[in-house]
Amino acid sequence: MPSKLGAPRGTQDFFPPQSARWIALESTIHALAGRFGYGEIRTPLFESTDLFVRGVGDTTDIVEKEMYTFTDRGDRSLTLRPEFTAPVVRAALEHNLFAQGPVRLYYLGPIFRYERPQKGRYRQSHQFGIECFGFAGPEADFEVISLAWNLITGYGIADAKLNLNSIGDDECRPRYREALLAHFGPHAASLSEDSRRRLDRNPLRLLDSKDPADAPFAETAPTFESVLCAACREHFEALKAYLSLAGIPFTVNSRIVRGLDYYNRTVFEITSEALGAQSTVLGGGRYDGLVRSLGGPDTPGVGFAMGMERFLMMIEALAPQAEPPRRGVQAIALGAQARAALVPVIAELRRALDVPTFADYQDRKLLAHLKLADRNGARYALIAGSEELAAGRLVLRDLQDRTDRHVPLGSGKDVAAAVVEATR
RNA sequence: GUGACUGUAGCUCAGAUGGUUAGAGCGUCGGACUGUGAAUUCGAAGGCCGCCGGUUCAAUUCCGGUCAGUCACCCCA
Repeated sequence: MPSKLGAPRGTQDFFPPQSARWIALESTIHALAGRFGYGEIRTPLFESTDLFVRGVGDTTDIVEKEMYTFTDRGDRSLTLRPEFTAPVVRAALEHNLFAQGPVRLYYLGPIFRYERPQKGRYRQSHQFGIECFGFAGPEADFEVISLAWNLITGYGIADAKLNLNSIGDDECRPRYREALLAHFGPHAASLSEDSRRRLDRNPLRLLDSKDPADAPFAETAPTFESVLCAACREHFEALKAYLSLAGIPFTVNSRIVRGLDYYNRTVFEITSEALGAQSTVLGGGRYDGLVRSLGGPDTPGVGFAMGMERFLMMIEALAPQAEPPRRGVQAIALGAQARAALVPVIAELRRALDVPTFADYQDRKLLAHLKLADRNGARYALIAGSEELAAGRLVLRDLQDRTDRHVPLGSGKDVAAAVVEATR
């Protein structure tokens, strides 16, 4: 590499044609969220560190070791956002949005986590997510999940799986914790080192351990469903009924626990085999206590976050892109005189056409220009050389049909109109 | 943070048990085929063989470190 200046570890650059896939996905998302009645929120890339410590949970991995935290010149501790939910709640509180009833927002943008990169995991990645505040009932859970499912099925992703679980509320979670301790405690000596450490800290985590040493105990652990309080059970059952009615397939997976502290009741994930070890493309759940814990009114909430890189990876693996059709016009000028005649035409074409107008301003042979047209995937070549100038008409060649036609060489506007007419 | 594997041209990759000027294909640029497209043909440019150090008469090759990439663990989107 000629330069020592490379992109920082775990970050990446996107060029055409890859960048076009991002644009396409983003516009699909804007349209989908709009149809569900969600409006876009844009928050700062960095926030007060304290927001994440309080919002995400000070014992989570994100806060303990993954944040990009720095001190600014005013001695404030700031952090590049590692997730969106806490900033969204902060913004909504700051602008008093919750005083006006339910709030539906979606977001799109980069997040930052200091992690070792691997397949589907980066230090700067991008998330799309939605937040639905103000509804305590399972209808909101259903709405959020069905928006996610719409996006998946819209791309025809066949191998995507929806996993669902309930992790209870303040009433039943302590009970479950005790049940887990009673189950795992006696076998502590046989558990993996990681799991022994997690045992009293966050016993829920033992359930999704991949360590073979833990497998036999995780298999036989009591499920959360078995200790759910009546209210949580009712909520969960109603959500499942809504999903079944809508024909959204799901699996109740008692090992889904999610990593952030603020979740309660419903948690869910959408996974795909195409993603390697980082198989979760989308994850979310209910967070009824979060707004209050950040100093706001008692406002229930439910939402999800989706990894854009992972989603793109998934659709590329499962629905390979077809060769894009030829489109646009390559403007070809042979010589300085022709170039001078063509420049105003190019300007007009770019005003009149909604497909690209390509132009190369170097002195090349016709052959070279036509090769450029091929590389650009142009449908037409508009050729201006000395012969054309003398005859007062340009050649418009259809590169797909290999047929030629002529357009009279008048003002830029006239030529553009003729090309528009001819390529219609 | 831990582990494994990898680092040679813009890209994909050869290569030498350590020994003069490190190769190919693709791409780029130029010429040929009188101005009509994915071709053919000839030629050229382009490499601190990731970086630093060690061993050696000699290192791109061996050793150590470091940085980066890939994948996995941890964890998550």
